[in-house]
Amino acid sequence: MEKEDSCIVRLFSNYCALSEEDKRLLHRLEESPVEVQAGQTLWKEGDKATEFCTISKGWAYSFRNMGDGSRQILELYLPGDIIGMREFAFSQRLTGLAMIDDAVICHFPHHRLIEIFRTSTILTAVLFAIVSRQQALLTERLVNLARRSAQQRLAHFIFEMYERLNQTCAVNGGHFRLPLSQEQIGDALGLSSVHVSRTFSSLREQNLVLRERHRVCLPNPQALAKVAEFDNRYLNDSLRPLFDDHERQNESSSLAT
Amino acid sequence: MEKEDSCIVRLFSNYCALSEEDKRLLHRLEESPVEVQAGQTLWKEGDKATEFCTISKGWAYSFRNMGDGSRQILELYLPGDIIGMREFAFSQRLTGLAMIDDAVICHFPHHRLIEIFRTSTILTAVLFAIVSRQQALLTERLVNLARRSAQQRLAHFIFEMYERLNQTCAVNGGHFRLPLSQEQIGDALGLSSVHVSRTFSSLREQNLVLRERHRVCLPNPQALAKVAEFDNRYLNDSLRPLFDDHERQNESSSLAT
DNA sequence: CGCAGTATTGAAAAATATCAAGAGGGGTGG
DNA sequence: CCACCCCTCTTGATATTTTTCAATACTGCG
Repeated sequence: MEKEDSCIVRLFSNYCALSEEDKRLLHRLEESPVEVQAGQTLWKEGDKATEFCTISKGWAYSFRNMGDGSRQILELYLPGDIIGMREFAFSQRLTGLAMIDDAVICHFPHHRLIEIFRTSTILTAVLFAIVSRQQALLTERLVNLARRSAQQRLAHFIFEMYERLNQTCAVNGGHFRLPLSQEQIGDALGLSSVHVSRTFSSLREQNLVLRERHRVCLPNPQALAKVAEFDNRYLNDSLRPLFDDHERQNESSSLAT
Repeated sequence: MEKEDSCIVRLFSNYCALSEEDKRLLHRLEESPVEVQAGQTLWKEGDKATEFCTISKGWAYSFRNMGDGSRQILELYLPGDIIGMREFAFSQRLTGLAMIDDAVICHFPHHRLIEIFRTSTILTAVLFAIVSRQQALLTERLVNLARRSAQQRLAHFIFEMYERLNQTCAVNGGHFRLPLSQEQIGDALGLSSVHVSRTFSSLREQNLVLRERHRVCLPNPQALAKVAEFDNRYLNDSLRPLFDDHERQNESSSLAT
């Protein structure tokens, strides 16, 4: 392998073995890295949408400001995630995007994606798988918001972050960084920040979640998952081979295995 | 044009002009229509997922049953919609699917989609646009559930159905069929059926929504949209040409315009 | 006519929001 | 090094929204 695998190559590799040609195509999505500062808003709802981006360092979130001054956080993005696919069919942004950490972002225009459609069936299928996984995350979030108590919502949210972080870098002893204020967590869960505080207290009393500023410790992750009614199929089941051998041998873009 | 355009051809035509070859490919997605009865459950959460389907007649909804016996309705599907793309990357269904009306469904296996990836860049892009639009709908639903009052939620829901129906067949005088019980509406909006009833009463008193069994009349759609803070960009902005002429001339699968 | 599913209404209970006051912590300038 | 300030968090009291429970009415259908 000529060069260090980038975030996005690693992400795609979760779904499928990649040829060198595929990797070269993917690297083109990370050509122009830009550093952005924590707190910065990259775009707002209604802005022109002509690009996607990948996030190779730091966390970000998409959000929607409401008429009454409140806002909803829709998705958290971690390194390797692709941002903005929601707007592939749209000319305007449907949600804003803001940085949680100092981050590194790589922009690429919509037609770069169409280039991939044209040249690699494998990468196209993986992109589809990624979008489908994003939809699964969104679905789970919707269920969480609509059907669970504040305690379950928070438990579910924290456990989901725990699991997602575990997929990329092992979380040692249920101890990880969660760089979000209680207000931001409330914005994500449809709760007031006051109630998030109370709910954290309740979870602490049950010894399920210990939170200290931006660090979280889960003394008993499985107990937390149970409280949250967490079913990890929506996170883990998707990381499977997309093609079996029979299908692969018909592929033209992946000969150089 | 040799044959009557099917639902799905019409759906795709909203995004992009199609060659005869493209249409032929799409028709293969509707090869084996099956009639299913109202109320029938086509699959449940956890079932093996190896197929998508298109719905060419009738309404359907996807749902999730919760541990406490409640359930969440995630999406309503109208004729022409593609169902099950959420699970492209998964081996199991993440949500159940049930019929509202007597309906006609066409199943097609996952590899039929990959065949499209391989042979038509245009159709691939349109599929991407469709998935992206589905994600936009889901996003809007999430915002609706998380951030709006019962009255706004219901108003938003009804106005969304009104707009979606308007896109396929003009709704005369704000008068249309909404074949859902108040319990089903509550399941979609995260409200109890009792509260849905009260909220309908409130909307009726304001002369915004008149509901009589499965028929709904909107005397003043714009007033309703205002109450709901409805922004139709997420529905309408997506029906734009995906390719400009410059991009089209590079396409191999759409020569036969 | 009776029955089952659906809708309405009232009263009480539960969950969560809002308002307000105070506590803690970390950065900055003096 | 200290003082101050801003931001975040905590806690209490109260208000609001929605749920739950229960009783009753309506509607289409056999």
